[in-house]
Amino acid sequence: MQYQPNQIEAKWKRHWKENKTYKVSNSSTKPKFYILDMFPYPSGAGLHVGHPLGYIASDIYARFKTMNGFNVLHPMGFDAFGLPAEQYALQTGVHPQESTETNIKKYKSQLDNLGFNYDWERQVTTCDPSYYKWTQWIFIELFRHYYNTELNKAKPIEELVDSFEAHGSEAIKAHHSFEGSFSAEEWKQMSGKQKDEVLMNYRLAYLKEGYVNWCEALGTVLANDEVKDGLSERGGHPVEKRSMSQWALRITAYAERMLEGLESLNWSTALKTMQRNWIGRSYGAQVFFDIDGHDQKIEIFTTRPDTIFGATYMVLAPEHDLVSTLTTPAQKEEIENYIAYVNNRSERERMSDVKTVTGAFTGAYAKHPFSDEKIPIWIGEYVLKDYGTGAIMAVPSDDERDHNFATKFDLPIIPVVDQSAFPNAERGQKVGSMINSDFLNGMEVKEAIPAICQKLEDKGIGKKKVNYKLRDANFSRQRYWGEPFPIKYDKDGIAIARDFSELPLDLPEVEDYKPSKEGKSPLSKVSQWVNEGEYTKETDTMPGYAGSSWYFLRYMDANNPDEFASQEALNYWQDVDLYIGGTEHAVGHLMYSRFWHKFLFDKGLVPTNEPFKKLVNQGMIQGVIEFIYLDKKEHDGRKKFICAGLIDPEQKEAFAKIPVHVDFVSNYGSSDSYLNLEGIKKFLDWRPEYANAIFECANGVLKDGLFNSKDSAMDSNLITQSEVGKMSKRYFNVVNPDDVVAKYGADCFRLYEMFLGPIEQSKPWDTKGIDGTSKFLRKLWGLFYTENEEWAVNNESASKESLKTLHTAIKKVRNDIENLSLNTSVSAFMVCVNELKKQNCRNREILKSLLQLLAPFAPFTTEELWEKLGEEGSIHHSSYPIHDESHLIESEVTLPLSINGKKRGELTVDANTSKEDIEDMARNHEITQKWLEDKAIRKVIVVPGRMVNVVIG
RNA sequence: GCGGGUAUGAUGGAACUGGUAGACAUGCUAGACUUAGGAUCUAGUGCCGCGAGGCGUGGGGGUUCGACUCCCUCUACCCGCACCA
Repeated sequence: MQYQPNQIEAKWKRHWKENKTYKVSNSSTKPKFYILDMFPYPSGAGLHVGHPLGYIASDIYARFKTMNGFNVLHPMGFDAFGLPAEQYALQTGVHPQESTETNIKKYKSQLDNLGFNYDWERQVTTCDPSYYKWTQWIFIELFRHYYNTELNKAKPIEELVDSFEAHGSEAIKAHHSFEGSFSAEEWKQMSGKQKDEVLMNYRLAYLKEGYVNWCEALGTVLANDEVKDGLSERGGHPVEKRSMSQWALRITAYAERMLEGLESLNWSTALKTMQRNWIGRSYGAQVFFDIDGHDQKIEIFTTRPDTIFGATYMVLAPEHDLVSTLTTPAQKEEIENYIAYVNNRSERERMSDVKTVTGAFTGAYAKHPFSDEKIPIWIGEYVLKDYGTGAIMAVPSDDERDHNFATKFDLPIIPVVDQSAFPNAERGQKVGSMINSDFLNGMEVKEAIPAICQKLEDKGIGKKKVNYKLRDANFSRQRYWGEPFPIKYDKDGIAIARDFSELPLDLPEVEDYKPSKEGKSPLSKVSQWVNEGEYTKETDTMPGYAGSSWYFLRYMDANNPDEFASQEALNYWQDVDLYIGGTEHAVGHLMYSRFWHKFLFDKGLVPTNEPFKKLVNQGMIQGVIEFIYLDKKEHDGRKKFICAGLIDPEQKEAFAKIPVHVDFVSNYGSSDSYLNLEGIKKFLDWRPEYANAIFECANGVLKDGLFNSKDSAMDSNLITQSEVGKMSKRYFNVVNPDDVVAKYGADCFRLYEMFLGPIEQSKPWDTKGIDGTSKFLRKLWGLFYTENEEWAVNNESASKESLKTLHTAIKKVRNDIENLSLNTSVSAFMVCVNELKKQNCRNREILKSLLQLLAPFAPFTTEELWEKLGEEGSIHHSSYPIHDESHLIESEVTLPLSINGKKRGELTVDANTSKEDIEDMARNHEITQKWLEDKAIRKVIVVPGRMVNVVIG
């Protein structure tokens, strides 16, 4: 019988589905293991060969764990709300629901094609009302809670209200954004609307008016992590700051716990560092400065309170609330002009141009808290509204930016830290001793910081403070394709959470998907939906990360209509033991999920404090982009392409790089890739706008379909420029796994992706090596069938040699899978099969174990041969082989014989020869004698079973 | 600028707690079988050298009997953050 992967795969795909081979039960006496892949967004382009890398690894691991006696949860689902489907709807009018369903179907078929062991009965789809019902439910719970900083957990908002009624704002310690304070009496006097506004400053999900990232092109606001370099992460559109009223989540309440929690997690240091940076904790002091002629104070945060005597001016962010109050009539025009200038600059401009120092003087003065001197208050772009308090005390002597600002605007500089003892220290480094600083004089910086903090507290003008860079997460999107907020407003505009019985609040149908004017979502146009008697509905929708922040919990009990997941399911599955995915979610999804999880933990709804115990970052599989050079100048009104080999590197500016579909390119992916005549023809059929172009290469010119060759060359060989980059539709370099599977089979594809290298590493896709794994599978088949395609397995007892080969492989593969070193296990399989072949081993006992060992990697082929062996049931429900050390023991060992650490020969000895005997043998060995000449043996080092080193000299 | 990571043949990569550098695979060379081969099999393949031998894991230095592995230092590339007070 011949090896025909396509037939085998079709057969077992059907069989597994019909027999529910991969169904997972929640009631089992086995230990649990939860392995998770990152939630894919089902894009219209489908999967490319890069996506399954992590899925294959997790599938292998999941199957391995199953065969080792675990009850394994390895689910899959879809992060189905999101912008691309809505953008597509805008262009084509196709309902996002419809295009999303089509895409999901395609994804599922592509995934099944690769033989993954998902239990599809547990599929989670975020846009399904039976799922987003619970997303809305969690939102309501967040809305109904505040964060108690004494108990360090979320508590019901009613407890806060009770405390306000009894004691006013001061009794309860809570994480909030409320400015000021009130007594119990004052609270009772407040109107419903006023109370609502106060409570918004405490709720974990709350409405706030503030500066947000507005993206005009997408017609929506974006969260900080959705903005990269001042452009939207999706689509690369410009983003500007705009003040709007938006829902936000108080993730900052959890900043410290999120930081602490990282310690216990088995994640890569890179990922942890990214989260730490994003949270951005810094220690310093909060100080209040009085303003000359005003009642208000300016609150600042500084990490260098010790340098306060060097503070010669203050700077507020241009958006700071006090700016309009402080500005004197004389400076009004200047300040207004400056603010207009800042508003005109896009976020991107601000970020790319950080060296230009700009600012304006408000005309107002603050009082220095120690010297009582008047110091001017400026505004400047370099002070950010979002960081700290949006205001600083400027110490030009000890801060590079303040120094630049002071130099430019001619402001005084007072040196306060003497760094002469540290000649290599830079400005601002925390070394040196204090000068010009009153009672701090003579202290080292490290002593001065606690000393000044104490003084600030004594004077009642400041205190030690921890500051976080982390901002509350923006949670509103002015888009259609997302979860509707379960919120309605009464006639006073008070936000009211819906009763749980009203969930899910379904998305209504809309006429079109365009956002309405004034930055409102398309939902605002459906008035019969928006208006609900005396109430109106919230018309924004939730962002993409809403649904993905808790999906891993739903998998535990995916079809539960009464709870987001039952307590039994949650207590059984606990948390994710292994999460595999890319780093792109480092600060987005992984932060929000941890935050939601901790909130649910506070509520006693989940048994664990962290959702993902261990996380492995898979590398990306990149594509090779093939470009051809187009001369920017036309030649007699015709466009001209030039061979990459003919271009002088210094002249590259004169040419445009046009991406070519990689299917047209010969030697695709290598350094000598080129377009032959046929390739150029295909290119012209594909891009008819270049029909009359000229193609010039080293051995001839193609013009009007005719090739005028030099040196009687037969082909054009227009060399293309190959670059490693994203695999993407726009570069025409996407490789669909279905095509590879059709040609080589899924098992071969799985083995090849694993064989490519360590899972964490990125590498360009290259089909060239796939023959290696294809040959391997055929060799494996060849152990079971003769060349004449006859069954060749016998029942004789296994040879010692074959047992050793097998058990060596078992030992290595087991260890490799545990460490996710899947590339080396593939090579171990190759070694094993090569050796068994040499031994002409056709022994049932050996081959059966080999199949079980390989089953997680090549589920189809092994299942087929398992059946052929006449075994009962699925190989995937059998037990994983365990190695027997006794088969690995050798009677003789060959040790390398080194002279001065360099291998010069070998020494074959009986396995239980004593150290002393080996040393004697080494001393008298002919190789030692040869190298000895007239020198003496100084020492002989014998590492039993390893090596012998003779030191001479 | 700050933080993290990587560097090994022509290529992807291997080497456990320091102990035979280059496993496995691709590519290449030669041969066998074949009408043919982009099938299969065999042998070879780090570099220099006829050889003995020398050199060799980004560069330089160190520790050690012995270093891809540990320490110091420099370089290049990749990723993340970035006026963070």
